[in-house]
Formats: sequence, structure tokens, C-alpha cells
Amino acid sequence: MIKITFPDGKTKEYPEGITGKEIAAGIHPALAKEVLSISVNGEIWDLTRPITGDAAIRLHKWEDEEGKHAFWHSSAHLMAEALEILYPGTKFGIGPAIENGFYYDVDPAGGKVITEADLPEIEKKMQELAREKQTFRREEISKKDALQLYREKGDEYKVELISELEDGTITLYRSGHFTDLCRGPHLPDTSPIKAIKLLNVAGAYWRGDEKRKQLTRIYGITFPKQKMLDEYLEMLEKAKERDHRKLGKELELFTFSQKVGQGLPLWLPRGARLRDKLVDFLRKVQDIYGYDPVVTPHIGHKDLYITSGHYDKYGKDSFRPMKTPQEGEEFMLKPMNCPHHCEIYKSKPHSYRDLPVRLAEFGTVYRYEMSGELHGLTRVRGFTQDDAHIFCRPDQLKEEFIKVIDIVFLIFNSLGFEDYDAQISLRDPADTEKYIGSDENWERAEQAIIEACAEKKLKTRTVRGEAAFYGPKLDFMVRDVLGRKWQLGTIQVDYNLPERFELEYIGADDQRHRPVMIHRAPFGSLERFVSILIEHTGGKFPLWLAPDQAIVLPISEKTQDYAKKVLYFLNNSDIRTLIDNRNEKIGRKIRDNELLKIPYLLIVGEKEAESGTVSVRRQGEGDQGVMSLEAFAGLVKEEIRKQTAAHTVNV
RNA sequence: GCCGAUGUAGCUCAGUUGGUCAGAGCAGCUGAUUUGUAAUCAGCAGGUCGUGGGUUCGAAUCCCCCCAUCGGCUCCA
Repeated sequence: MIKITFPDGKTKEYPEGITGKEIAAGIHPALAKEVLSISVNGEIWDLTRPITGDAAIRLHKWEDEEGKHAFWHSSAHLMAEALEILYPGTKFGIGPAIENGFYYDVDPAGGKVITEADLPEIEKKMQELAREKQTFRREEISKKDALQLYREKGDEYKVELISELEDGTITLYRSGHFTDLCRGPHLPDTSPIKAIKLLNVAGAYWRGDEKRKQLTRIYGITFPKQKMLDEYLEMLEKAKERDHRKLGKELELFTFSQKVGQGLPLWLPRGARLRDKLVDFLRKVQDIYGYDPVVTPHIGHKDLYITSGHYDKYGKDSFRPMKTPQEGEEFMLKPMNCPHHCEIYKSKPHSYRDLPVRLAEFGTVYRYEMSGELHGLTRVRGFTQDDAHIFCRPDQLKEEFIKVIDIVFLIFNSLGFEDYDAQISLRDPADTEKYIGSDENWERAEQAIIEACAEKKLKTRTVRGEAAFYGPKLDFMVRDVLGRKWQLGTIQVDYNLPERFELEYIGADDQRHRPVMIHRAPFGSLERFVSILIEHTGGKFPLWLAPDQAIVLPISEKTQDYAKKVLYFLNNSDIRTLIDNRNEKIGRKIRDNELLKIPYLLIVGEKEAESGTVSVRRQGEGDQGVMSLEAFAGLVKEEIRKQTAAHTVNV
């Protein structure tokens, strides 16, 4: 007998070799049907794998990540089996479960190109196979046998994977006619896989290495019930409605022109107004936090970037230098503001008493991004950073870092961004070659970040090897409507540029010292920030940011004069107001302006004209009743006051 | 950059096997209507079918180059 400990701490004796499935069935037959995988002493197992010693277990259902994981992993195998049947000779790379579904990287035989048109057929085959209720059988195999198996099969990808594994840890899973090298775990059989949807096909480099062969990656998702799949697909459709590229067009926020060039956004009046509001907001915050504004040109001498090291590192990936016609001097579009700011720092001597010096600029930079990377406003070739560089003493590093985290918090709180990841990126200790700077400085900077995050109680994920070449950093990442992650705010420590630009300050000891630099951009770039803001709000911006806050809708021409009075009154009260003077019925004006997501629609007819009032309609919420102009202006002011109260700065 | 898909009026889309196939709705313009909380009616105008080649008696439709967009991969100072 063995002792099994349940998550609630209770224990029970079972015969040796009992399986998760049997334990579940013993608790309740219904549970046995729902359970998908089991954790045994913290390791996720198949439900059918015999437990041979005392163990702490957890049973996983669909609601648990571990349950979904087994479900989707098994689905990937099911798809692989379907592919092997439909396209014999297909070779297989890896096929993991992912956050939403699964994929498999495959190399079809005979130059077959799998496209989206093939997906329905694959889905159909998967359905057939799932209904066969194929069992997944786990099998331990020696490295030698595994290698032989896949050499015979001619699958060089699996051979490569196996050759990197340790003998004694290799397992195969067999289901139907398909055998896969796999760590598991899997469902007992394929029967729970009821609803299948293959989503898209993409190219993916083998082992993520662009120098190696590109395999065909097929993404899919499966569910235990058709209804769940329908709901998932509906959710995806809804998310697409909030895509900033779609809303940007519909709400006339920004556009692109092939003639201007790809990845170069054109901000339309409504978008520019929104952007200006964000800039005003951050300027105010930065004033309070002791930043000094600076302005620098869009181009800089090539020598500037040779000094900064950017030319060496990124010269090939930048827009090519341009030459002056007479002297042939080379200039570059600026890819970074920091070299310019370093020169500003150098323009006069600094005392330790002056530090920190905080130079801020909404600086527009240009970077050559590969064409396949461009994406709406989130990834562009010309963008404006809410950039600033803090030059401080080494002993001020942590405190300055904390202040920047405060600014990021302030922005995220003000705009209701709650769902973000904070990632500390440290250097890869195994490969210190690719980084610039002394070990001692790296160590000190990494500690400062870690401590600052701990002090601000910021939940972070630490990733080694993700640091910039010049220093460690803290990034704030958010997701777009389709779940893709993007970096917004960033705070980066840099010991490198002060060195390269020979920046100095005079210390209390009357000696020259080198300052430390912090690069920071709480929005990241205005383009990306606005794209996320659009998706986050679905285009319904908070009143203080809305490009147009109200629109006056006269019922007929008879009330146009009064409507104009209302317009002037509100504009004079600093409420951004428009008028809809079209010769249309009121229902039409309401519909069109609701769709433009203007926060307040003010309907004025003869009744309102007589009494000096407006009939107020809040976007998305309907009629709010009639009120005087003064009362409406007060309402708007109060709403804005509440929204911007979150901006209160505590320094 | 790589793999795959897509590209028809400002927008959203129809165009069957190459032969009145250059269309519709919305937007725009003109006129009528003077309107009370999510689309008033009528008329007009608008496109070298992404660009450039090619095949053909004939190409939006077939082939090739290029450009852009979309989904991924890789990259992201």
C-alpha cells in the first residue's frame, strides 16, 4: 500500500500502482470524467501512469492550467497523426501546448505546402481520429533505440532533439498510428477532444534560429465542448473589433500612406489631439518630478553614434547615413536621443550638488525595422519617445529608479492599466562577452533595480540574458486585444554612455567622477502607448483625453442659432465641442456621433432654445435628461476633475 | 528579412470556368424634406481592378517581378 496526500492535506492508502484515473473514479465517477491530468509530487503526469510510492497529488480538470495543458498537448499529437496520414512522410519538429491552444512545427514531405485552405481537411481528419478514442501509451526508451527509431523514419528533427537528451529520461507516446518523442503528459485517450479549430499557418524557424530551415507551424485550439469553441471564436471576433488599426481608421486617429512610406504614421487631427493631451499630462508630471526640458534635432553627425557605440552595433540596421552635398560629411537620422542628451550634459561642468540632472524630451527617432515586423502603431519606423535621461551619482541610482517607477505607476493608474507585467532583464552570466562595462558596475546596477522593485512592492519576473548590451533594465509589458505582448514603459541603467562620452562631475572630494545614466520612457513611445490605449478603451477615451468631448446636435435648422451659442459657450468653458449642422434627422446625428464615440451628445431643439438648456446624452449610456448650460459645463468639469485626481503627484 | 495569405471607388465588400464584369451599400455632391434620442427620400458623381511586365484575338480573372497589408517566425538601441 502507498500513502496518497491530497491538496487539502488529507491522506488515504491505495494499492501500489494505482493511477490518477482510478483515484478520481474512487472519489466520484463524475470526477473521473472531468479530470485531465494529475500532479504527482509536483510533476505533471498522465492519469494512467501507475503511482508506485507515497505521493502528494493534485487532480487537474479543464479549469486548471495543467488540465488544459495536457488537453492541448494531446491535441497537438492528434493533429500530427492527422498530418502523417494526409501527408505521408511529414517530419515533425516540436508540438507544444501554448497559452491558448497548441501548435506543431512540421516539414511536409515532397515539397507539399500547407496553406490555410488545407486546414478544414486536417480538422476533419482530427475529428475522425478523436472519435476513435485512441489511447495515449507512455513508453520509456533508451537513447540508442530512440535514435534508431527516428533515423529509420528519416526525421532529422527528432534525431537532433534526442541526441541532446540524456539516456534514461527519454519517453515516447503512442496513440493510434502515431508515435512521438514526448515528455508528456497526455490525456488517457482522445475522446474528450470534441471541438477542433485550426487557426492559422505560419513559418517558424527550426529551433528559433533564422539561419536554419523554416518549418510550417500550424496553430490550433480544441475544447471539450463545441459551445466553448464557439464562445472562444466569438471572443476573438469581438477582440478584433477593438484592434487599434481598425479603430484608428474608423475614429480618424491616424493613417498610413504607401507614398510617405511604410511604418511612418500620419497622425490625423483627432489622434494628434489625443496625443497632445498625453504629452501635456506627462510634461506636467515631469515638471513636478524635477525634469528639465530639452530639444534636439532629428539628425546627428555619424561621429556622434560612433562615440555612443550605436553605429557599431546597429549601423547596418539603421537608415543609411546621408551626406552633405559639399563636404560629404555623414549624418544619420537619430535612432536614439541619448547621445544628444549626453552632449547637452557635457555643455557645462557639473558639481555633485547639481545631480541628478534630468533631461526630458519628446524625441522623435527613426529606426529601420524589418518590413515583416511593422504592425499598426505598435511597431513603426518613426516614433516619438517620451524620453528622458537622468545623470546621477552612483549612490543616487536606487532612489532615482524608485522615482521613475512612481511615474510609471502614476501613468498606469491614471489610465486604468492594471494588467501588466514587469520584467527585470539581467545579463546572461554565461556570456558576459556581449555586454559592455565592468562586472562590478553590472552587479551594482542589477542590485539597484532589484532593490528598487522590492521597495515599491512591484511584482516582477526576472529574466537573465535579456539585458541591453549596455545595462540591465526594467520593462513594463502589456497585451493587445489579441493577447500579443508589447513593451511599454522602460527604465534602463547605463554605465556605458557616460564612459564613452567621458561625462564627469566634480565630487565633494574635488575629484572628477563619472555619473551613472538612467534611460527612461514611461509611455515607451507615444505611438505604441496610444495603440494600447485605443485597444484598452475600445476607442471610448476618458473624457479628459477624448479628442472631442461634446457635440451639439440641433434638431432642425430652426435651432441652429441657439446651437451655435451653446457651442461658443462650451468652447469658452474649455470643453472641446463640435456642432453637427448637417441637414439630417436627429436620430441620424445621434447614431453617427455615437459611432464616433464622442462622450457627450447635446440635443438642442426649440424647448432647449427657449429655456437655455441642453438635452444631454452620454455616449453608450443614453439620455441623461435636460440641464442648463452651466450645469452641463459643471458636470463635465467634475467628471474631468475626478478622472485627473488620480494624477495627483506625491513627491 | 523569412514562410503563408491577401490587395476591386474614401470605407466595407460582390464579380462564377478569361469574352457588355467594372458592380452594390455606406461616405461625398445636388435637390426635396425642417425633422425630438442609433440610418428621410430622390438624383448625380466617383475606380488605368496595388505597380510593372508577360500569355491571349481578348485579362480584375492565367503566369512572373516588385510594392503594400494581414497571420506567424526572427529581430527590436
